[in-house]
Amino acid sequence: MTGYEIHQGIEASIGHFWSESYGQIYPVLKDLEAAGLVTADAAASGRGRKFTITEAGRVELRQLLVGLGDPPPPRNTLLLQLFFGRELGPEWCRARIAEARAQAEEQLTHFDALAAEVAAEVGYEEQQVYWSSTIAFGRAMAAALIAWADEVTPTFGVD
Amino acid sequence: MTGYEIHQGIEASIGHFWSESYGQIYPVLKDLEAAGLVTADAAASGRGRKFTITEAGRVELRQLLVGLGDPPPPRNTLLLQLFFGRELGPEWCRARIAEARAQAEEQLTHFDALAAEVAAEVGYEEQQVYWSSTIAFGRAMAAALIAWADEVTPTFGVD
DNA sequence: TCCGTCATGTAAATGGTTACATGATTCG
DNA sequence: CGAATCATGTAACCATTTACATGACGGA
Repeated sequence: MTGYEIHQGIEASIGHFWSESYGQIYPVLKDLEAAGLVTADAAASGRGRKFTITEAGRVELRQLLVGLGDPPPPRNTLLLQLFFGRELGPEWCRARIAEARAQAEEQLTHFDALAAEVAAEVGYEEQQVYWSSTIAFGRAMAAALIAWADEVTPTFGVD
Repeated sequence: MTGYEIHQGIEASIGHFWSESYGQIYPVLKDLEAAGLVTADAAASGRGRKFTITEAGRVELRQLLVGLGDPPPPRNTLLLQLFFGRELGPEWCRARIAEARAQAEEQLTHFDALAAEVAAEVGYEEQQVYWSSTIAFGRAMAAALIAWADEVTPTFGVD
């Protein structure tokens, strides 16, 4: 894939759980090439350079994945707002929760569409279990948010 | 509160959804004081400086909370590992999911304890709705993760 | 021809953590 | 007395985003 395609690919697949910017992708691609972890060929279509992971790269990838440390410290803006909800009032909080709920609803349909796509794909049978469970995770979290919203919304009295 | 107490307080309350390091807290406390958004008094107990938010600070806080933009791009290590699960094998993935599940189980009991604490607290009735729903969110997410883990674990065949 | 997409990159700023240094106080 | 905790701060480092600059190619 080209650097561009990598970016597009991330957005389209695990975009909900991970992200990388071009400012990140291109420099590391250069480093990876220098380290022999990927090789680059001029794309058949002429423009761009297609990168392919090498065996050494695959080994490195495995190590990297296994050794992945703790995720970065949490930064949940919705929860921070809710925690200081008294400053903002119940009305505002209810609206904010409704907004988050609507977003989760959208995600839910998006994940369902993704799941159908993955299930229909041929030639990637070995991957399906992994991708499906990734998508199922997103689905589960979105559904849980919706349920939570419905549960707590009534507890906010009127102003 | 002193800077130290602020840090401890964050850890103990919304620690699961937000975090700040000392390297962040002390410098901004200084800036806030200079801007008149907090005032500082020598603590009664002698050591440390207790900070109190001013009215101007409260106004600023409200604006800040309302204007909070999108959360930082996602970085879910578990999901990244799962996405590349084929590289790591079903055995490894199942173990990783079990680990996450166990952690969620711990969180669940932790949140329950927190909820009981909050409910028992007197003098903060106005806050309870907000804190309770914050805790309920954590509970809901942890529970959803457990349910998800139980759902997907059997789909991973043996090596 | 011109617009949108494909494609590559860089520079600066940012936001934040980590590690370290320092010392007072309390409690066993 | 010594250890743990309370308490404050700084410097270095870091990963990352943002904004920008550039240009080729395909199709309307």
